[in-house]
Amino acid sequence: MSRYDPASIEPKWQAAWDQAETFKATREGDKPKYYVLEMFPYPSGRIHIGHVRNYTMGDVIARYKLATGHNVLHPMGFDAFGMPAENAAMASGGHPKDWTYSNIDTMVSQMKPLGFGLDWSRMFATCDPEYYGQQQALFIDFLEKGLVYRKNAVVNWDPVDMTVLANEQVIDGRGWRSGAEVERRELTQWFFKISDFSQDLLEALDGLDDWPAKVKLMQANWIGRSRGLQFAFSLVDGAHGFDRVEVYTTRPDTLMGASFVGISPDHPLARELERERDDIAAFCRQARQGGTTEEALEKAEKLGFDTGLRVRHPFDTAWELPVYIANFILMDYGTGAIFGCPAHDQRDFDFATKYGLPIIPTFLPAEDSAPDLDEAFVPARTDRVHWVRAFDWPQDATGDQAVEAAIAFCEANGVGQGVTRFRLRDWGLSRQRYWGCPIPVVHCDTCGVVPEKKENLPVTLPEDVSFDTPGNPLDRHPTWRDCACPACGAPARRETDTMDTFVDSSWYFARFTAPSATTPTDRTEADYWMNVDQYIGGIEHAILHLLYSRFFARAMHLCGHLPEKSKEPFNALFTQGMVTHEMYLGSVLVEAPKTVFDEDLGQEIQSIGGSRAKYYYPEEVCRFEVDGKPAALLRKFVEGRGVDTSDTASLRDLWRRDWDLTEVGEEDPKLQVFPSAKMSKSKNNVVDPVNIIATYGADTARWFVLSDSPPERDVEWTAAGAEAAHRHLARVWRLAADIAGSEDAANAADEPLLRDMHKCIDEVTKGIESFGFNAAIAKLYGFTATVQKSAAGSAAKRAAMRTLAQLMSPMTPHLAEDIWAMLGGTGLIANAPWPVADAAMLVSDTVTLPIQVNGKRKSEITVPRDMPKDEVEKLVLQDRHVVRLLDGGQPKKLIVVPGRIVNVVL
RNA sequence: GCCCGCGUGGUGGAAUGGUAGACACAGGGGACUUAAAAUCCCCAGGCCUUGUGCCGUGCCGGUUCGAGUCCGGCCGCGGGUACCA
Repeated sequence: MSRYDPASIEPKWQAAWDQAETFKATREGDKPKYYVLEMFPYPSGRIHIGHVRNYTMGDVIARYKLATGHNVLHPMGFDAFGMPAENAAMASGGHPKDWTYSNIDTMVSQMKPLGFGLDWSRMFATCDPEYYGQQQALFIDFLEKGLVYRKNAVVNWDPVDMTVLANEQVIDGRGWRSGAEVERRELTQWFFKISDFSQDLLEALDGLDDWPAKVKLMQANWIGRSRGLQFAFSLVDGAHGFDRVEVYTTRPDTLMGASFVGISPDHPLARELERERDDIAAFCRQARQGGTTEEALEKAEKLGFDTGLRVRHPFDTAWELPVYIANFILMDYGTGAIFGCPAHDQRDFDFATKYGLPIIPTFLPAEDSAPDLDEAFVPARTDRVHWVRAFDWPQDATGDQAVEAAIAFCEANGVGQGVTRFRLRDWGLSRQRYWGCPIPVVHCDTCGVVPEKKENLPVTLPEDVSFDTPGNPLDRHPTWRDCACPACGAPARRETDTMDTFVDSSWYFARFTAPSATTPTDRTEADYWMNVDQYIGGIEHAILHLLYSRFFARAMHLCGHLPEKSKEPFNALFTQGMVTHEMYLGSVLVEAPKTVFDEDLGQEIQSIGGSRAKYYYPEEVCRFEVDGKPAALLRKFVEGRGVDTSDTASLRDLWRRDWDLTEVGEEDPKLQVFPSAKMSKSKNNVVDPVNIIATYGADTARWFVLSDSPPERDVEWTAAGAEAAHRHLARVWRLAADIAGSEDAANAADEPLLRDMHKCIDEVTKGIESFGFNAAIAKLYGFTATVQKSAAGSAAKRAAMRTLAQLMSPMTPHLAEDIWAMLGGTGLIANAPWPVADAAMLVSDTVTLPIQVNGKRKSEITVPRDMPKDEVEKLVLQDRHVVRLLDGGQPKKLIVVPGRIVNVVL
């Protein structure tokens, strides 16, 4: 008999699907549609096992939906603009375009053998001019709708390379290449007016029932609606052209605890003082050092500079507060100015302590408590506290009540007004980089900023560029910048900024519905296929990508490119975990140990020499266990000593010995094993699916990445686990082959097998529908064992096996097709209707109830399924364990949950 | 710093508030075999006094007849933090 041979069956069935165009998305018939999408990959060079897991999840859904009678759209593309292509060009001299397209070719050729049910005819890359040209058309539409504008914003500026740095290129406040201290510098940049939609983007989260609650919460916090008071402090000596400082606060109830006013170094008043005074200019310069990230700003030491200016407290004109310039106040938030209440804000407390400012509590934990002088008292705003400096609210009000009362009081007394603000800032889309979508506008001396005419799109990137000098090659390109003004025809200059790559990924899902349309979308196609019914991707995109996409969908709707229903483009969202792998760390001797004379000790000592860390590939390692803990030895070391790499006793023996390194270049044979490490090229623990497919086949890889962990969590790739998955698939194939050739008569074992089959259908179907892939696979393991052990007749076994193949087909489609064909299934299993569990086969006549005593399981009882409660109670009280524990007494309470459990309370 | 998650045997994990540890890996034992591979079967959270005994889901407390699951507070790890994608 032949054996399970994925190398021959997998290409065979892939060819069959291709020929039948099984996965080509069509709008035929009156079938319901289903659009499943996984976040498209960046073409980094090779696919990794994490991609395999991600796309397998989508494929399980896509194939299941196809089997349940849907027209399925399951496309794939590439998020192809971005910095790595430019970095590669800088490092090895090629062109970003060549690097990118060559990577895409490689990755497609690596993905096809995995047998994903994708409609490859719809594939595109965001760097295709056909795609980014339509993106430019969208930009122009948004511009006309007032959704795009220009303003100044800060960037990371490398003063040595004279270039803008991405946040990840700023390491410890310095440029990654130059090592120079990074400065924050203002540039005029393009912005999308996402803030117009703050309220809508926040409120619409409520309707996203099939999104993870954590993602909605993260987005809600990011949008950050707050209710507060905006008011002005008047300057004691109105000077420098300013007579007031406008502030926004979410805690107006603590106004009587104010002890200073802080302004951003970029506040207009600070700017003015900077021009007048050298000391302030020096402080502002220092405050602008470092990167632009919120993390860098928050973690930086809080510094302030007393301007000498004073403002009056709005309720007491004799009460004067100092005005500080502070490095932690951002011009982008609120008004760029705050008042500090050190008693109730830890940051203000630290600031006040540092600069000797008063700490005035406005409320205390309780009536008799003393103010805490060690830290700020910051209770939840829903907690009742005891007010000592209230304006006009009860002494025991909560923070929330006090804030509302304070706003009302201030408004009534002419001190500012209540306002609702959002934390969400407009989306800065300008990038001073080459490998991105050119912003399609022209700068004309007479007409100003003019959008390019749509008939001139796409504005394509010039190909003759070089990356030997830092900065944007578009900016120094000799001819590309020069063009005619679309309005007046006079000589003008192209915009040299390109778009943030988040723009590219904010509408690709819509483009997949009509990837060749000569407008951004084709409304017939978009109206049919949108929305994405199931979107799958990493939790790292919970905020930015998903929020930007939600904004784009709204903006595209306003411009007529998407229907009303697509304002929320993703009906359901699933966030999957990573694939991890053990990491093996050893060391190489770089300096030989030697005997040296130690002056302090007055004797000769042995120096250990110097060594550097080295990470090893799994193939370079012999992995075993010592006392239940993972251990590893260098494979070449083991083999060099003639030890069998599968002989664990000898490996442990080698492991227990000490191996001194003596010669430079020698490697320590003993390696440290770190489990569950994030895969990283530099740590040499990346698992390449190409090797896995060559060894075990695609179905094994697909099965294993789904089997071992719930999909939202990380899964550890282990060679042993993959091996075991492969053994199981081979077992299933053999079992099918056995059953195909058997001729046993029907018998009494048929019914229990068929009952188990229906139970399996029910459980696996529920598992797939709820993303419980690992649990579904556990059931499939169990059912395989059941079929194997069953004494049922051949007809029942064939039915069970065909069903097993169908239930496995979303995960292991090639194996399933092979078994289907072996057992006489009609057509392709991919097109066969999904099996339906017979409800009558799922119920049994009796039920076993666990008996708890005081909540702990002590016994059990098997009773007819529909036995009345009081009869169950009688039986429970006769149970010998219950009798023993009752010890002649009466239970306080007897809880019977029909069909589930009994609890006796003593 | 701030926001959001996660934490269960040696390991990955299972468990609508209802028998904690399904299924699998690693480990141990056995069958088959001249032998090996392959295959198949069995054992397996910890502890002890071996009783269907006690303890046990990161730590501390709470709600409940009953908590891995809900609530509060800690600890550890991970994601995001607006120019990585």
